[in-house]
Amino acid sequence: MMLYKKFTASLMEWHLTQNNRQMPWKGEKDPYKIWLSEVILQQTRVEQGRTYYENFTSKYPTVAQLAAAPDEQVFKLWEGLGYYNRCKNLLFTARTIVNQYNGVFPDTYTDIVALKGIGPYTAAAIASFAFNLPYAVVDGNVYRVLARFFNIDTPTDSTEGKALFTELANEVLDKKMPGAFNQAIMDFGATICKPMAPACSVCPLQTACNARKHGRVNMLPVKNKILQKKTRHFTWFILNAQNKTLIHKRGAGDIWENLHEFYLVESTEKTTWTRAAVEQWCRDQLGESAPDILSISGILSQQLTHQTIKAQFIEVNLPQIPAPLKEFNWVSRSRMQELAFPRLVNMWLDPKKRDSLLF
DNA sequence: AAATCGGGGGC
DNA sequence: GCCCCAGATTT
Repeated sequence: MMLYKKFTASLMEWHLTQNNRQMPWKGEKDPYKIWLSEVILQQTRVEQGRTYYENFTSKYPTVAQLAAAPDEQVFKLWEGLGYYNRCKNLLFTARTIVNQYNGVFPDTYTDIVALKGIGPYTAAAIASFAFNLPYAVVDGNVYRVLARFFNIDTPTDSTEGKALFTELANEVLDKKMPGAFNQAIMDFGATICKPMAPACSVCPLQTACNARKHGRVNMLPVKNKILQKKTRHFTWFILNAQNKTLIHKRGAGDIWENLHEFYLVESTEKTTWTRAAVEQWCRDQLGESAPDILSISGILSQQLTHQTIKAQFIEVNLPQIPAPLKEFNWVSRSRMQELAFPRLVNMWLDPKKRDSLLF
């Protein structure tokens, strides 16, 4: 169909003559580094991911070096980026490539997409950028650009929408230059056909754009998911004894898997911690009658995508490690520096930020 | 098909 | 506050 060719030709023309977006991984041909950049950028803004990419490629220049790194060290480098399963899968796949592929990144779409943490988007990106294979990327930019140019109101987060947009993206893909095309459509979505306030007046596709023709640019793309939000109340007890602090590694099935935290008491209701209440908690839970309560913080709030965390930190010095907590991990402050924590915990750990939170 | 997984930036 | 971001995985 003529409209497809027009779209592709105009987009590639824009890419070759006007696209001046710069990113550290642009033009990279090493599949390992492309993979790193793509995983870092999943659901993450380019500006947020940039320094993480630089840190990872400089600390682990090869997949073998990443595969050989201790888990904890890699999580520390990922700290603050969010969606920590990405980090877990990154390590798993690095080791898969070393152990099953002899350290050589697989070079077919089928093999690439089979790796953990690599879905259709990331596989298409690696296949096209590293190996020039004809697979179209379908990310948030692509949904938006295609939905607008072709005036499609099928929800992008439906099964039907995913199939439809994937098929369309592969229709308009420049099969001779799939890598360049994929780069072009994402850069175009990020700089011209933006989510808010798209630059239609300078858009090279404006006259052919069907959403613009129908005045529907800011109604597209359509999403139909409604996300449920909930509020959780966390009280973290920083328990110190014998120059060590109790640290707990968070497990699966909840936020911040594999990150560390202090002794957590969670409740669905807001609880007011007075000094008397803390003393009683120490007696009841720890069998400790003489706790030295150093501080009770104010309430910190963090907005996640589908939950609000209200957090309070209570720091207590104990004369000895309480018997009920013998099996927990007690670490020195210097050892704590090597562990990855949620942002909320790091906020409290930073003395400069902490001061403003105290009563 | 729906629910979950973080954190930051723009409005 | 709400929406979106170079999505993937699990149930």
